[in-house]
Amino acid sequence: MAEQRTESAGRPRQPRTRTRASHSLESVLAGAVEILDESGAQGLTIRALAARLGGGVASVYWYVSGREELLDLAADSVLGGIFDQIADVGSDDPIDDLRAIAMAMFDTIVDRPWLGAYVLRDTGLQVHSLQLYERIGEEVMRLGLTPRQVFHATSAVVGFVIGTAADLGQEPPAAVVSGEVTREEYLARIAGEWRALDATAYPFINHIVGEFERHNDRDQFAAGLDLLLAGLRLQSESAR
Amino acid sequence: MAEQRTESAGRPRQPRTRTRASHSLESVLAGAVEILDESGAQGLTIRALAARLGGGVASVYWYVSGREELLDLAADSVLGGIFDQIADVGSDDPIDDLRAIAMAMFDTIVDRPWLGAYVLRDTGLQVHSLQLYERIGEEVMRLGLTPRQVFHATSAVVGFVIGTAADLGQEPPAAVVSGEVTREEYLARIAGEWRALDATAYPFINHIVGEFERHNDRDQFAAGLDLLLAGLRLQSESAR
DNA sequence: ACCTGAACACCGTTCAAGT
DNA sequence: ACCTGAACACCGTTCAAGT
Repeated sequence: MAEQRTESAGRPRQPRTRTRASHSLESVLAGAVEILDESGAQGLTIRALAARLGGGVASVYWYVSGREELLDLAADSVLGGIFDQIADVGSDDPIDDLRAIAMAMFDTIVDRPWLGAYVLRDTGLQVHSLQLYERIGEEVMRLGLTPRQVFHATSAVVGFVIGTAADLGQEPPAAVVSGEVTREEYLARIAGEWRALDATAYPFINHIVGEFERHNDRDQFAAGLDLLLAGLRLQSESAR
Repeated sequence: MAEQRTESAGRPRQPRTRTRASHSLESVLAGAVEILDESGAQGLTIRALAARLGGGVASVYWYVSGREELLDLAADSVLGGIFDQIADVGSDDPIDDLRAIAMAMFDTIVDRPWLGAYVLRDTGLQVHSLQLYERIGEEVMRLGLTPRQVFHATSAVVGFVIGTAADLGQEPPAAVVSGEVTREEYLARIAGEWRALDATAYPFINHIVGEFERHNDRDQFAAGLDLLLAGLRLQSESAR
């Protein structure tokens, strides 16, 4: 605000005398998310972040207590975007709503592989994580279960989402991320290794290798989620 | 083997002239697991491992390509212990067998918080992870489903297990691990924070805070697993 | 074939000093 | 109140040299 000043006419819009950098928690987290998206959790160093913000390393510590808290807060800030996606969710079927919320979470996490590991870790720190847990729980509360069942079912849905999403998210091992190898080539290579196994010793692997080779992460997630939700619906029906 | 020599009588059994350290992949992984159990993934540095093995840092690199592979292989070596626990599993109900296998996995992972993040990451490297995936898949194959359903259901079970186990495993935040704070105190503190929330804005949190405060990780896991397995049983029945 | 210490190129975090 | 550069105490990994 002290910077505000009317531009004098004709002067090119160059930054004038180099002032010292000024941040905010928002800009720090935004910078962190940019780096995370570009190069993953490994790439987010305090030095890299300070460089991007155009300041010194120590200034980051004014806003966060350390790297771990930075990761937690950066992840939580991204999670806030989910609420826009699920603003319209609210049908007369709680199970349908749960599916919609879970799929939105999956979509958000899956193309941010770094996100899965840092979401829903510290609800005291992570406001959006807490609100999402609350949102899911409110749908489960509509199913007519006991408090204990509500608690367990909500935790199961959340656990399944972040568990499998984190798992799928970390799948590509560096070479895929960097673009040296396509996802198809990567899957084909593993499928090849699996086909080389003894089919007598590995009947299941042999049985599903074709499915694995052409599988789609989103469909796989949706199928597993539907199994869980089917079990939940059953519990709900027998409770009435 | 060149070391072998008959002890001359009366001489104390001290190590004689200091010979240079000699390792094996097994001893390297065993040392790594010891450190991981004592101080978690963060505590496993190459230097700490080398010191425990009584050798130099660089010798570790003869057996593993780097720290990541060390973690992967250490995790997989622990996973091998599960097969003893599930040796007797094999009833006429595949769902019961799946529950037994999943619970064994949970029990193994839950008191080794570091394990969850490194299990089932690279089946080309991790033999036991592959065999466990196979073992679970073989049970699912008995349910009369299509290959696609078998693939999806097996992945869902595995995803749920490692997802929630990893989640529960990482729950205690340093202070609990070090023994400064008991689990009860930790849960009570969070419960206190939750009770301080506005009950109108957080009806679900308010509804389950009592359950959360006295919850048991194993029961919570079992309850979620049962929902998933109930959905799977339903799918199996409608397939026949 | 396997082990070694030293060196390299990084890290996260702290601190005394600035504005 | 917020930012800075330099310093500290670590890291993982490599390498030339040993046995």
